[in-house]
Formats: sequence, structure tokens, C-alpha cells
Amino acid sequence: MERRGVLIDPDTLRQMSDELGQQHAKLEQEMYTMAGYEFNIGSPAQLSEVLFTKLQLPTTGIKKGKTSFSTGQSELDKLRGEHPIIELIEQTRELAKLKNTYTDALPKLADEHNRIHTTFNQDVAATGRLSSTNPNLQNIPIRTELGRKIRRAFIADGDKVLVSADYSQFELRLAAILANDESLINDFNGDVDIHTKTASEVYGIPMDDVTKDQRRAAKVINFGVLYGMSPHGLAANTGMSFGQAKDFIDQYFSLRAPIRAFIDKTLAKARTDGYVETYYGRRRPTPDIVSSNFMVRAGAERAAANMPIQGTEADLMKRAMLKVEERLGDLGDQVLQIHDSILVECPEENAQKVADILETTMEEIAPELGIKLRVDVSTGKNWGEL
DNA sequence: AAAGAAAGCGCG
DNA sequence: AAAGCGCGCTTTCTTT
Repeated sequence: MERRGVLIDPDTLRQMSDELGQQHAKLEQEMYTMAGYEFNIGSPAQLSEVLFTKLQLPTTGIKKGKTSFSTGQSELDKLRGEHPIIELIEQTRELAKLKNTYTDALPKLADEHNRIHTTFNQDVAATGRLSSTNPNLQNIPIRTELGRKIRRAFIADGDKVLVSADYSQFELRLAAILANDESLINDFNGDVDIHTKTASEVYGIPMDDVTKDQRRAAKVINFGVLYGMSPHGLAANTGMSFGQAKDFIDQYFSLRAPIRAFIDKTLAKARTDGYVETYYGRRRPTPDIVSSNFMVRAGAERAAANMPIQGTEADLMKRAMLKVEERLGDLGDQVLQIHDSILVECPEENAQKVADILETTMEEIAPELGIKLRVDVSTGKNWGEL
């Protein structure tokens, strides 16, 4: 994958850079006007000075930081509505991030064929995942519409196409399997919307009555509570009160007793054996699990609870990639791996075959688990439309 | 001038 | 006192 590289359209990215730069300059001027003077938006210290000293925005509960108040997104959320500059900061930050990290940088790294060659590090992540550097191609934007435009600049060569295959709800499904939570497993096998189902059970209401906010809270729970998210963290993420968040978490674990038991078993192993491991035996040492420092110890517990799940995911992906490479032959080339997904470039006439190989190979990579994994496959001319 | 820490934020 | 896990990159600011 490193040698093959992935094709980009550098002209599109350069054009985006221009537009982002112009828009950024415009927003910058508006912010200077609001503040009454020019300052460096990229400097958290200067921005904090503008918000809390010059503009006198309320600092109650905004706290953080060693020297100045934090200006991170989580704190800006609390200030929304207090002053129009808040939205400008958010917009400016998004533009600067996309320009500096992606649209400016990527074209410079392409070879003479406009292909980018990342390095996949195999001995970096403590869980067994790959990581990607110089450039990191595992964090190309997708969550905002503007960001997704960058992903659309990743394309297939000539009349080829891109085929992506990603595991559906990989971590949650593995958690259900490793914890042997039959109720959760049945939900997955029944193609139930797991976040809606969780909300329905936690709130004790029919699935059809679950509101968007309730589903969103359940989604945060499903991803976060597994690894030790606190009532404080859940409240901050969903807008619930601390008390509501605590009740929600209590209700969740009484509902998912097998998950609770699996986490407890994992922590017990960390304490007695000094390591935790994946389903296939990849280990992560856990020396800090016995630290006398509460923060260090609590952090080690969250990391230990997470590793068997994230690590097993990594193990499965690596096995799948090897088998995919074998079965693909000359039909197409794997070009990227993004933790739970594989991206393949292939001639259009092979697309259906490639898609089938990806789907069946990934879904059937671990029959010993006794549970069917689900894979979603998609084909297109660029990465953004997949 | 180079190296490192902090803050912030992109992804799974 | 502080409260999901795993990464890498850019900028600012400080230290060497």
C-alpha cells in the first residue's frame, strides 16, 4: 500500500486552498472588528484575552488551562449565544485546520503521478492498530460537508474506481461478542438500530417513541461508557445534567450486565497478570493499573478496558487484509486501511468481483467467533462519495 | 536555530 | 481532583 500510493487531484486541492484562504481572511477581519483590535486567532492565549478580558464573556464553568481560560470547542459550546464572535471562531478554526493540515500539505507530498505514499507504522499503537504518518491518511476529513470535499479529491486512476469496505459497528459488535452479551448479539443479528434500541431500553419506552436527543445520548453511551466515561463526561457530551447522566449510566449497565462483567474481568486480569490481551492473545502491559496516583490509575483502567476490544479489531483487520490481498490477485489493489475499513483501487469491470471478495472475506474472517460480522461496501470514482 | 510542551482538532 | 479509548499534524510559545 505504501508503494502503490493513492491518487489525488492536486488542482482541486490547490483551488480549495485559495478559497479557504480568502474566506479565512474575511472572517479574520470581522473578528478584529468585534474585538476592537488585531490579534492572533491561532494563539489560545491571545484569544482567551479577547474573549474573557476584552469582551467580558462569562467564565463561570468555562474553566480549564494553567495560565488562561481554555478556548477549545467544548468550552465554546458553553458560550454559544453569548456573543457572535463565537461562531466566527468556530468557522475560522475549521477553515484554518482544513487548509493548513490538508489542502496546503497534500499536493506537496504527491509524486510525479500525483500519488501520495503514506507510511503505515506497525509498532506504534499500544493496541495493535496500524498508524499512518507523513502524511497521516487515516484522518482525512469526512464529518463536515466542507471537510468531505477534501476526501473527494482522493480519486481512482483513469477508468478505474475505488471500492471501500467497512465493518459495521465494529467495536460495539466485538464488545457484544467478547462479553457474550446475548441480548446485544441478538440485536446485531436482527439488524436492529442499536443506538435507538439502547435508548428505548434505558428510557423504558417503545423504539418508535425515541427522540433524536435520546438516540444521540444512547450513541454517546454506546461508544463511551464501555471504556469508562463518567457521568461528568456524558453530561458534557449530551447536555444532560450530571444526575441524569449518572442515572443513564447506571441504567445502561444494569441492562448490559455482561458488558459490566467483561470490563470487571478485564481489570481483574490487568491487576493480577500485569497485562490485558486481545481474543488472539496480543498483549498490552498495564503497569499503571496499580499506581498509587488516582488519576494515573483511573487512566490505566480505562485504557485496559478498551484494549481487548480495539486490539481484537486490529487483529481481525490485519488477518482480513492478508486474505484479501491473496484473493484479490490482479483484480485490484488495496491502497489504504483506516482501522475498520479497506480502500481498493481497481478497473471498473472488476468492481463487483472486488466488492464481493472484500465483503465475504471480511465478514468471514473469524468464524470461531460464532457471530456474523457485517460489512458495508461501496463503489465510486472518488473517496468522498463512498 | 533546534527541540519540546501545550493547545487544539482531524479521523476510527 | 478529575472523570471514554487509539492515533498524527499544525501552530504558538518556551526552553535549550
